[in-house]
Amino acid sequence: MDVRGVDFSGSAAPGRDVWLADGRLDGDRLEVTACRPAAEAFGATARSPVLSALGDALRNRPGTTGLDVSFGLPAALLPAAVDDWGDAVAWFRAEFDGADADGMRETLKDRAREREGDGVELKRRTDRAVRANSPYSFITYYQTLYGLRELLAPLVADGAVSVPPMQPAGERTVLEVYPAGTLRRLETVDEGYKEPTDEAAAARAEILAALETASGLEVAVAEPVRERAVADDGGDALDSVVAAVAAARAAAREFEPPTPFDPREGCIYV
DNA sequence: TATGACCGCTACTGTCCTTT
DNA sequence: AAAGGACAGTAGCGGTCATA
Repeated sequence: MDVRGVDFSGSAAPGRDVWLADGRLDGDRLEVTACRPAAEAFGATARSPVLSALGDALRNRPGTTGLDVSFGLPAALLPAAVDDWGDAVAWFRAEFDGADADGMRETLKDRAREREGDGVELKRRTDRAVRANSPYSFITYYQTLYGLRELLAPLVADGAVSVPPMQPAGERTVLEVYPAGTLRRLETVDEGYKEPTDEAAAARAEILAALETASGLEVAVAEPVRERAVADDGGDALDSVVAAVAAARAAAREFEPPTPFDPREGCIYV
């Protein structure tokens, strides 16, 4: 089975921030064969053409892809009429049609404040389980808006992809992943590896070694991929490889959910 | 109780290089 | 010589949680 990992970005020109890793899973053996930024994969740098090309890839290529984006919102912020994940994604797309990232964030924060006590940046069950940020925290809100509204929602609406564990896996399967959570599961370095220092480069090399020895799969990272993942000091190249490993692990375990989750919210595969 | 780190974005700065 | 574009680097944003 072909396996891919995507390190996503919601920036205005994400050609060098979105990275894609390609791999091949045979039984319990994963080989990560390629890794490159969106600009190289698609020949585009602006948001619209990059997301469009990425959507086409997910729509057309068989296999399993791990995508580093929140696939939903905390159930407390969904309308009562939304009772499954497909509805939640369709609702999000319609609710924030035309909204900018700041507008979406303020709307969700206001809605959270109207509720008694809970705080402002609410989390999903799966976010709590892997210690992820809220889907609309200042770190994540661009990713959530553009990843969910522009990329995932149209594919889900068309039935072009399957999204476990809410839906059974299919010919083209897309999963939510969270590289920092995968690093924690592997008990390896999970911070200080996204800096332009020698120490951070050493940390990236250590993470690659941990992926190969401790992931529960037999993982082989091709030498050119290893070089890029160590050299890219933003950590985006490495995160795409981690995303591919998480996707492969999920596939090897037949997409059994790794965390408790609310079926309206989504579930992170670590 | 205080601090620092975090799936990262935009806006602004300064530098270098090109064009007029 | 001055102006302007391309680009890299940095500050600021700002809520929560783990650690000290």
